[in-house]
Amino acid sequence: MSGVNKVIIVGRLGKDPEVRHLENGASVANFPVATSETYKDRNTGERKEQTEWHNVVLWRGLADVAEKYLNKGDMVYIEGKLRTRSWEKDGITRYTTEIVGDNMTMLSPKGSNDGGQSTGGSMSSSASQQEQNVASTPAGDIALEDESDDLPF
Amino acid sequence: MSGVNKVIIVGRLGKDPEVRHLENGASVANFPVATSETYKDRNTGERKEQTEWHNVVLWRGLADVAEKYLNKGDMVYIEGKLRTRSWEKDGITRYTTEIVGDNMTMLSPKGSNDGGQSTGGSMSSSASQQEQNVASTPAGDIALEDESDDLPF
Amino acid sequence: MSGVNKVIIVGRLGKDPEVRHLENGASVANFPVATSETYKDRNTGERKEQTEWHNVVLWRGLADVAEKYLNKGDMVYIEGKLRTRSWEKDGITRYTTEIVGDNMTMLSPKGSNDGGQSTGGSMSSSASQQEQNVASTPAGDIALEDESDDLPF
Amino acid sequence: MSGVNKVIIVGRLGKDPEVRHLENGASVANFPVATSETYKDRNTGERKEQTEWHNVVLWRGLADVAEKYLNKGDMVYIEGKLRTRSWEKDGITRYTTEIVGDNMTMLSPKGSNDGGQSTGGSMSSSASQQEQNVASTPAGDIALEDESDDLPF
DNA sequence: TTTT
DNA sequence: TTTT
Repeated sequence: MSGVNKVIIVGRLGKDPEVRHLENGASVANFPVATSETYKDRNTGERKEQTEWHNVVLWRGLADVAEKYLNKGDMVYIEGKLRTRSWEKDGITRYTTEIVGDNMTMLSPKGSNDGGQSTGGSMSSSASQQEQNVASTPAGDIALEDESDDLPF
Repeated sequence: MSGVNKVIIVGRLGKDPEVRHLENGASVANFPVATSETYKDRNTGERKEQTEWHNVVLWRGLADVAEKYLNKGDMVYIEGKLRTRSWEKDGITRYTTEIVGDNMTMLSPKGSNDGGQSTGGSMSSSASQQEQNVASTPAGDIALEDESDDLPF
Repeated sequence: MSGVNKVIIVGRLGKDPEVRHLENGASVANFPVATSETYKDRNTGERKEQTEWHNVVLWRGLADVAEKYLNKGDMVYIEGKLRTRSWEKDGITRYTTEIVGDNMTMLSPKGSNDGGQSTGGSMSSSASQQEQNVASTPAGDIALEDESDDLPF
Repeated sequence: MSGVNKVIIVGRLGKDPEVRHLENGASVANFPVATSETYKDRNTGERKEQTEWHNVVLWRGLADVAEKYLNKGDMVYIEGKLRTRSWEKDGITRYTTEIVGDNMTMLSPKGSNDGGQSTGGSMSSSASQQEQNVASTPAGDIALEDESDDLPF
C-alpha cells in the first residue's frame, strides 16, 4: 500500500537549530517552529492566539542550510512528512511526532536577525533525501547542487 | 503572529472510528490512519515498506460522516492541522500529536467493506469548524449543509 | 463524484490588488503573484531563475484585507483552488486559469512597502467562502469575524 | 527570490494518457483530470456539482507509470506545480496552465478498468525530476528506482 | 492498527 | 473529457 503524508507549515523558529554531524558525513538539524492562529473566544468574545509547536528535523543539505542561515525568530516555510518516533525513558515508552522536512523556504529578510542586510527576500532549498552539496553565492543565495533540479519544468 | 499549519494525508483506517457525542451536542470521531511509503534498503537492495500511523480527530459534521460511512480499511483523504496535546499519567506528562481534520474525501468504493454497492466512487466533505448538518441523499452522497458552500467559486 | 483541488503558493505581488465592489455588496480582488525557483542549466551549468505568474482572486473579506494591506512587492502565502474560466474575444474562446484563494497569510514585514514599521511579522486571514467582516485591531492585526473560527481546535 | 508553487489534486482521468517518447529518451504523459465539488445553489436550494478540469503533465518515470497503469476513469492523487505556457495560433498568443506532477498515487483499485483484480489498493510513485527507472514487481507494485528514496526518514 |  |  502507499499513500500521502504531507505537512506544510509557515512559522517562526523558537530556538536556533541544533545541528549534529554524523560519522557517515550526514548532518541533522533539529529546531522547534511555532505556528499560531487567532480565534475568538466563544464566551468572552476576546481575540485569542493559539500557538502550536512543531519539532522540525532536516537532513543533509537542508541541515547545512539551516545551520548557516536559520536563527531563532526567523520565519520559514517547511514542507515535509510526519514521523512519530518512540523512545524509552525510565522504562516508559514515549512518543514524539516530528516533521521531517524535504523542502524549505526562508521567509525572513536576510540579515534581519544579525544586523546584516535589511531589504526583504527569501531563500529556498529543496531536497530529495539524497546527497546534496550546498553552494552559497556571494549574494547570499542558497541552492542545493542537486541533479534533480537541472530542469525547470 | 500567524502562520500556516496544514497536513494532508491519504491512507487507510486502522480501526473503525470511535465517536463520542458530547453534552453540548457536538460529536467527535477518533481513528488511526496509516500512510506507507516504499523505499529500497540501502544495504540489501530490498524493497521495504515504512508505515506511519496518524491519529485523526474529526468534529461535528465530519465526525457524523465518519461514524456513518467510514470503516476500518477504508482509504481516505484527510486535510487538517497538527495539534499536540499533553496529558498526565502516573504523574508523567505525555504528548500526543493529532491531525484535526477540516476536510475529508472518502476514496474507497462505496460498500466495499460491508457488502453494499460495488462500483467505485468517492465522497467528499468539508468543514469550517462550525455547526454542520449532515445530509445523505438517496444515492448515498454526502454533504454538509453549510452556508459556506453556497457558491462554487 | 468529489475530489481535491488545492493550490498553495508563496510569492510576491506583481501589482497592487485591483478590487471591485459588486452591487450585491461583495468585493473581489485580483492580483498577480510570482513564484520563482532556481535551477541549474543543464548545458551551461549556470544558475537560472524560472518565474511563474499566478492570477489570484480573492472574494469578500479576503478581498477587503487585500485592498487594505497588500501592495505590489509584498510576499504572501495563498491557499486556494484552481479555476479555469473561458471568455470570448474577437470570436475566439480563450482560457484563463486562476487561483481562487480561501486562505491568506501576509509574510512581508508590516509597513515594509510604505515607510511604516520595520520589524517582521505576518498576518493571517482565512475564509470559508461565506460572509465575512473584517476587523483591524489598533495593532494592525487582521481577522475575519467569522463564526467558523470560534474554536481553536 | 524564491517561493512555493504547489498543487494537489485528487480526481479522475477524463481520457487515457497520451505519452510521447522524446528523442533524448525522456517520455512525457499528458492527460486531463477532473475534480468536482458539490455545492448548494443559493436560489433553488438544489445540490449542484461543479467540475474543474486540470491538464496534467508527467515526465520520465512518472510518464512511464501513467502509460502502463493509468486509464480513463481512474482516480489519482497528483502533486506538482503550476506552469503556464504560451503558444501561438493564427497569430494569436494563447495560454495554457498545466500541472507538472512530481508525485502521483493511484487510487483506483487495480484492474478496475480492465477486468483484472477487484479488491482495492493504491500505488504510489514519486519523482524528483531526475532520471528514473520504473520497476514493476510481479504483484504489480510500482516503484521508481531512485537513489533518493533509499532512506525512509 | 490498515492495505497490497 | 471523468465519476456518482
